[in-house]
Amino acid sequence: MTVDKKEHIMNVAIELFAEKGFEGTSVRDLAARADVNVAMVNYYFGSKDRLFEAIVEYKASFMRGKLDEIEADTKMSEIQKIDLIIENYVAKILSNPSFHRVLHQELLVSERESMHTNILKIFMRNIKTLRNIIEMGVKKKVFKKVDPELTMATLIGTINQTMLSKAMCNVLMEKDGSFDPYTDPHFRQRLIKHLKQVIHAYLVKE
Amino acid sequence: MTVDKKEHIMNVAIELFAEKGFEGTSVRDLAARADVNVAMVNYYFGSKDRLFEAIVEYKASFMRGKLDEIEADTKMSEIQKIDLIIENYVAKILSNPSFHRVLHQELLVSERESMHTNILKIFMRNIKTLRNIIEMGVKKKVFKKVDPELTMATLIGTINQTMLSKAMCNVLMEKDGSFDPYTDPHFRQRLIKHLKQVIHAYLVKE
Amino acid sequence: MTVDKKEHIMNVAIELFAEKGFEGTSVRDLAARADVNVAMVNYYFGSKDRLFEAIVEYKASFMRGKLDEIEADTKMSEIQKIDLIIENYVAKILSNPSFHRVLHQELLVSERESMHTNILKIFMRNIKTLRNIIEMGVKKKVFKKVDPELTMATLIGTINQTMLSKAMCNVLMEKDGSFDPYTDPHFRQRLIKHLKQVIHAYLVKE
Amino acid sequence: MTVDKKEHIMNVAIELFAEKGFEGTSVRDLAARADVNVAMVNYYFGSKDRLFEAIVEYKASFMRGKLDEIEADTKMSEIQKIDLIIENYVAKILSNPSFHRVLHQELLVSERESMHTNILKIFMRNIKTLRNIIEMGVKKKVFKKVDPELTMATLIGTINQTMLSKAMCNVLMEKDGSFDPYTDPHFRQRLIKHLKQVIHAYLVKE
DNA sequence: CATGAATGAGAGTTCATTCAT
DNA sequence: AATGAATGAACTCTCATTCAT
Repeated sequence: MTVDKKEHIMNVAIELFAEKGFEGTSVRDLAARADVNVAMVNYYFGSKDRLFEAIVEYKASFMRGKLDEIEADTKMSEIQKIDLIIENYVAKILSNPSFHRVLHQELLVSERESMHTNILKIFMRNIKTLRNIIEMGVKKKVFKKVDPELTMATLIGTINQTMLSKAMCNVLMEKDGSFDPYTDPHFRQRLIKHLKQVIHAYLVKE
Repeated sequence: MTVDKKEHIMNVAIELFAEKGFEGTSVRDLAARADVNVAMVNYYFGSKDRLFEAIVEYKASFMRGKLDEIEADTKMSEIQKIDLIIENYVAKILSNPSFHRVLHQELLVSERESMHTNILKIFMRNIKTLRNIIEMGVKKKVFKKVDPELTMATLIGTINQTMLSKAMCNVLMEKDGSFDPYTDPHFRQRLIKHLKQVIHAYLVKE
Repeated sequence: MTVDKKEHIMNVAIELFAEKGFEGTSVRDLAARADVNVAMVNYYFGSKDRLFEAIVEYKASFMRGKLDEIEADTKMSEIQKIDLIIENYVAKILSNPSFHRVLHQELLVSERESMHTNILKIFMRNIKTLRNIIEMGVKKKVFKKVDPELTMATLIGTINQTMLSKAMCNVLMEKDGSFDPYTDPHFRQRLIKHLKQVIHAYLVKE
Repeated sequence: MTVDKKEHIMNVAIELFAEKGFEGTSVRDLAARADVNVAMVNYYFGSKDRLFEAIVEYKASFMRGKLDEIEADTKMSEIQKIDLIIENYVAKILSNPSFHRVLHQELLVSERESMHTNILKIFMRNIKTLRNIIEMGVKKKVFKKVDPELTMATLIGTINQTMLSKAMCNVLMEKDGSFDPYTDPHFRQRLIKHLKQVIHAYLVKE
């Protein structure tokens, strides 16, 4: 019951932080929306700051397992791996855009160093894996001699650009406010297709 | 003198907002850092919110003029235009990454509708121009039949991904904290080169 | 204990508002005098404005019950009823002149519409009752054909004139500042006697 | 020109103080409404407080001359004098209800002692004259042995009660908000008639 | 284990006033 | 003589947090 309540608070917090930002969300708002007592946040997490850290750690597993699995797979070609990562990455982010937005929000703010560091650790791990695959492809001469770091920036950046603001996305897609790109399956397929085409064109020899 | 002071406050505000976020920055912090009286912010701008809007409008010209000029030029090919836009866009963002970060921060937060709307207007204008060029290239059959909106997402997203967090960028670049990517000319050239390659590979026929 | 604290704040507020006016009283003054935390006012009442409204409602019962009782009494003559109302009215106002002054202060200020309206409601109810009695007396031909509204203005106005300013009252009574008319029983009797005489002379036939 | 400007500011101040109270009126509001510079108030009057005092002194003459004249007149009977005072008093107050309300507002607030004192001086003078006439009438046995101070309270209080709040007056008169009692000649006649009847009934023998 | 009451700090904003010109 | 810019103090209100129960 207690664990459920903690999780419940964290999930509501993710929603609210994504909506209004960390600073813009008050503990009272959070307690009200989660239907718990105001004191519960400090009771469970010690402070609002540490609630945020708890959220980051709680979700830290992120793509960890899947990425390791893909990297280790010996039967797939490098380009197959990249494609699979694109699919998984898009799926993962679209499955919880709120959390993704919260993470990025924090990356934009240089204060709260400890959180910053924690979030970076997650990204570093993922980046390293992707980098390994690209370099392997380059070594095997199936990939062009590309800029591996900026290739990742392109991959992640493209997704982020569409994911970070629903409003921005709707402007891009020429849809009105009622369209929710995060749950629309056509949009998801379109995004995956575009990413594969871009990466293939840039990465694959001939 | 007066104009200078207003501008001074706006510049300090851009710095602080980029560092600590809009909500995270107090008017008192701002006044202290800008070395002006607390009341000056409200005296000049009416409110903290309207200070933000003033900043957005102050910087709104952004790439406006340049983009219009490029679009209207009849001597350049479409791919030359795209290349020029990449160069200008990278130069512009790198020249004031703080402001760029502030804009993105606000886009992540769905509250404060009026700001949101103002910021989106700026982006929409730029996006429209880029879209026109891509569609013209497709029509002339020098470009492949691509996804124009997501192409823009790739272009802008790649830059953002490197620009939004100095720390993140250093992780990508495998540099330590002392390296400032925003002022390093090699990094700039590298980013421009990468973007051109990606866009060319994806966009140009043959 | 909680109820006591709320009541305590309201009572201190009545004192201070009467002394310095609503606008002239700061929440900090109030908190200091009541020996509570500054935040308590907003915690209990939501805002300074709503504190005032709470006070008005808290005291709204005013003469409500008594007036209804007197009006409904079938054994008393109209003039007896008027006399009783005079006695009660004088007693009530003298028992809490501070509050009475606060109400009048707010009536003088046209801003803060909602308060205005709430206060007027209280007066209207009381006025209606008094009016009914006078009109009944006129109908029964024991009262002259008088101006019922202005009769009320005379009754209430006379009391107010003596009640609203201790200093003014002392000037009227040719007493020095140390004399407190509100607690002096002789003054009370004198006021009641005068009012009865005026009203009788004006109202009663023959 | 300067004197005009000072007077202009005072007149606008009277309006605003009457509308929103002394504390509720900001120097900026006042400057804006009077269409002068913010600094003018302090420039001309030294401070907001001293502006108030200047207003009181500026208007201090009040009924002075007329009252003295009436008192000194040897051809009129005491009751004729009283009637004339009623007429003049009602006329005077109705001619500038804003100022009258401002004075009363200040009497309700015990702070700002010096203003208090100044205002009281004005009233004292008027009260003294009225008192003399009543006592003369009592001495001549044309008046009953009344309570002279409270008689004045009745006279002034009745007028105040109708004058102080337009809203209250409308409730009394059963009119809606659009009715302005201060400029309606019928209301004025009605008030004078009522006051004479009350005072006659109470004061005059037989 | 959980809570409603209570708190001090700090938020944005407005104020009357002053000062350089 | 007159003003627009600028100020420091104080305003109401909200915040994350604590504490007695």
